[in-house]
Amino acid sequence: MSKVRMEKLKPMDTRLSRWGKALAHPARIAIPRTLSQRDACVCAEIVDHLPLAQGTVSQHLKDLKNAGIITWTVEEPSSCYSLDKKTRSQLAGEMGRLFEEITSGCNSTTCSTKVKSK
Amino acid sequence: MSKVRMEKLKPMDTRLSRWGKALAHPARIAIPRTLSQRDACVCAEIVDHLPLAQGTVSQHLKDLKNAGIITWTVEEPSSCYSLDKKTRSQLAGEMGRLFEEITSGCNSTTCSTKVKSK
DNA sequence: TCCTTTTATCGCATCTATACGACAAAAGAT
DNA sequence: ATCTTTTGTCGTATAGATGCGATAAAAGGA
Repeated sequence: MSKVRMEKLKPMDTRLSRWGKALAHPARIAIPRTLSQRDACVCAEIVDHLPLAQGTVSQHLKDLKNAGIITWTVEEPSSCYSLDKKTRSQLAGEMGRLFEEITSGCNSTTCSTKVKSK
Repeated sequence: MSKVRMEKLKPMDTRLSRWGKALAHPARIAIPRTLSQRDACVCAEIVDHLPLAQGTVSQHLKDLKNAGIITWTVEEPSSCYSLDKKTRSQLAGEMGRLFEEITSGCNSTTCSTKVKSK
């Protein structure tokens, strides 16, 4: 999408869509889940749990880093990944609010507005 | 992603990633929000509120339909869109569980597992 | 210094997503 | 029967996402 068009959309919607995009791939769902369920913080272990090449997993990890979902510490030669606490709650909060909005509104089952003429 | 690879991932992760993908575009955040906040159920009004061509909006509406997020009734020549109640709660429920999982696990700040040798 | 280990990045190929304008479809109005 | 209105779909073009193997980088060990 072009920058011009993006600017005409609400910043909040763009921000939320970034959360969506970050979670728009099975591997990027599986990685945070793995980090929460197991102690597999080392990159190599994450790779072992996914049917993807190391380079590909590293790319997904980068996406999750950019989205602020995970943090990492470098302990050469390995990297330790973990879930970002601060952003976790922010994610849950913002998405929760979105769901509240969506859940609370528009209870009509038929069309309430019509365009009869111009 | 190829079918072979998809099959090696958990079905739950694939299902959740579809929710993410459906919400991975600002327009597909804005449309459900509009449907919840206003009574703009007629397609033409949705188009008026977005900086996108009618055909493009129709495509996004199709995506949201396929994801099960919105429902619609046809009242020729117009279409009335609304949020899908059943799927709304499902979405909130599944995503909520994911966030719970993510939020509850992995409190360590340093690496807990290391691969020293093979 | 030269290997080993581990991870990030690059180059490339392919597939998907997104956008637009133009057109098709459907039903009421004239 | 024809026109109008509204929406869905198509063809096409471009940008982004995704994948892999190969390579670079960084630090410790031999």
